Amino acid sequence: MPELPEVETIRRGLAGLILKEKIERTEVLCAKSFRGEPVEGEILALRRRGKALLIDLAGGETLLIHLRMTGQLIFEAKGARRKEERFAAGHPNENFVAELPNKQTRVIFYLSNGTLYFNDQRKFGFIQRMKTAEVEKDGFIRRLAKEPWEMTGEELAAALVRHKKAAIKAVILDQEVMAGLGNIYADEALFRAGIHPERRAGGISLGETEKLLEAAKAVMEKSIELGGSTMRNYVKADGTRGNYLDLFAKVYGRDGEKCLECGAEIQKIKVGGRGTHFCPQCQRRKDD
DNA sequence: CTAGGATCCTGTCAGC
DNA sequence: TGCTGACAGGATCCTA
Repeated sequence: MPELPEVETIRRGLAGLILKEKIERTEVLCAKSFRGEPVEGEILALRRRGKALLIDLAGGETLLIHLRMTGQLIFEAKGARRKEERFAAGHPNENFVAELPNKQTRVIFYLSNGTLYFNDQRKFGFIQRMKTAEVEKDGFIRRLAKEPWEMTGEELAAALVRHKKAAIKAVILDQEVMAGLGNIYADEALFRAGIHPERRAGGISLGETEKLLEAAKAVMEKSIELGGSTMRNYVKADGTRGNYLDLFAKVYGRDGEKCLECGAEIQKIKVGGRGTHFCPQCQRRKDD
């Protein structure tokens, strides 16, 4: 579930906390969640490629972390007194403030200044050790398309042509077409661009493609600004639970509610096997 | 080559 | 209450 903005939020948050610190020990509670032998050493850099987080260590080693649907990273500094003092981001749920480790904790990194927990309910996510020099050869990284900020409308249009018969929603979720979009931001970008999610990619005009690209950038920038899904917008000041979607989502999770632009009822359908939210009035099907 | 569906896994929720 | 099926912010593998 964590998409590009969540991973970027984690990268920035952890950078301020664990850069130059040392991984002293790694405890793997679920073998499936950690590929390769555990590694120790100083943390030199935190990078991101699409939805993948890269932690570079001294000695030319890198940890590639993919949170997939339910991954979370939670850092608790030594001496922290309250759970709310943790830095927690990724899949938002009670683990942010739960007792850790718990049954969803897959990997624990013991750092020189605290503890970093990798939780992952569904075990789709993973941490993979590799040589820093080999990162670009990794299958996932190698096939990643550019992020929307690095891409022109023409480039995106060229990718859409390769999938002209598929639904536009499914195509923009393809990380080989555009890196970083996930199910939420795909729905939000299509809404902002006024494009029906089931339209065939081949029927999207260049003008619409450019609008979609701008919308994808805008919605993800806004989310990064708001701090993605973190402790900060999960636990509110009064202790109740907040939903960070409320901060920016115009269609995602709003099925049955009124469109904020036109008042029509937001619909939920399935496209490419994924729950898809759209406004039937603002996002017309022009082709087919 | 693309398109579409099944699959990995655990948990929650709606409906009976 | 207990069961069942659907669904979940991802990506890959398989088949047609």
